[in-house]
Amino acid sequence: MSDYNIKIENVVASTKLAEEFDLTKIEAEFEGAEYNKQKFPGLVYRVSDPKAAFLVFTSGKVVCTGAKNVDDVHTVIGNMAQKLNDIGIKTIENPEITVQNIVASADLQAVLNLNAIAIGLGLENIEYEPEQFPGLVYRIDDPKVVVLIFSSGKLVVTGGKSPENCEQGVEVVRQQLDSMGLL
Amino acid sequence: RLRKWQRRIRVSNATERNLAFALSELDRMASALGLPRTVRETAAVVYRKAVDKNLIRGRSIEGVAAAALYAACRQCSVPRTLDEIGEVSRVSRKEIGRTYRFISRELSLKLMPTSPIDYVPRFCSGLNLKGEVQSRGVEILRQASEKELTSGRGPTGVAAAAIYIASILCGERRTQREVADVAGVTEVTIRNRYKELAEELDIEIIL
DNA sequence: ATCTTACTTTTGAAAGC
DNA sequence: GCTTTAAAAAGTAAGAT
Repeated sequence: MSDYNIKIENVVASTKLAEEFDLTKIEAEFEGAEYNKQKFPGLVYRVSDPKAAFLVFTSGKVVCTGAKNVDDVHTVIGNMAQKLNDIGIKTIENPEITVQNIVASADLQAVLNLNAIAIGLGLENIEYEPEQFPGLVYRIDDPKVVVLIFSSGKLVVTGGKSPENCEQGVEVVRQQLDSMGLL
Repeated sequence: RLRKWQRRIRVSNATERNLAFALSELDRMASALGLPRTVRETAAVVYRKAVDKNLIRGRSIEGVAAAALYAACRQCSVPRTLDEIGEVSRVSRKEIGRTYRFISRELSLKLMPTSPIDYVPRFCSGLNLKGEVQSRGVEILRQASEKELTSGRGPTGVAAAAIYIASILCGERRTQREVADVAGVTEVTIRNRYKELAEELDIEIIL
């Protein structure tokens, strides 16, 4: 009843696993690792345990993206630390992991009139350029998230730091559309 | 004091020179796109407002001019796509779009998304179609809008499909290729849109 | 004509140009 | 601002079959 099929699609997190990394060595030891300093300063490494992708930097900082939930983020980062240890690289014991962004999808189960919604929410509060992209962009301050609204009633919520933020974002949109009789 | 005065003159000269350049750019682009004087004047007004609000800082004069022209076309209901503006500008479509969003927000232009209906006159004349076909096309678009067949779809694609159908219904058939070319969309898009319109609006296409 | 692949938009961190 | 990662939404596009 309170759902709307909210589904987390991607979680981005950052952490620091060491004071510094020798990316050339990691590239040589980890099969599949890509490192082109002139192209991008970070080393790219993909894992399929729980599926995720890492960006590893010489500073020891790491970005983890592609995970389907917050728990997986901790799992894959833990696995990553273990793999580094196996290669003889020491890592920080209990790294502080920060979730930076969560992308979620949802479905309001209703066909929407985006022009009406644009006027209802206020042209100064939204961006809707069907010539460029089919979704209406709505930025919310309360949970600080951005919601992409489609005529099919499907939504994409991004920018949230927690699953709660995403749910709140969906609720705010549902409530506002409902109050304007556009749902 | 004399220094200060000279500085003012220099700034004034630079400002005037930049404004003159911007206005000549607007004229050049507008001519290339065959836009009427009223649109050029509207664009000039938008550009001057942007200058007055110091919105040019960190942006190129050409970019702001192109964005002002894009905005003016929409305000005057004779829209040009970002690609079309981009074709006559040195600035990329992406940069023009980015600048447009910025000045649109800062100047509170509050423009509604482009309506497919505003493209009908231009596309029809480009296809040498009479006013009867235009009216038919506009009517189809009105019904399409009521049945929620335009939300999220590209305005040029929907307009092209409506004109394609109208041309057939009026016995002045234009091929999908011809319509696609003047509208700047692919035949596949026209096909997808017209199938949806014909089905949802119960229009029989025989041929 | 239809399929596949790919790009449009949004978000966030990382180090450097 | 750009570069790189991942992911969804729906429309449009391009090249292949």
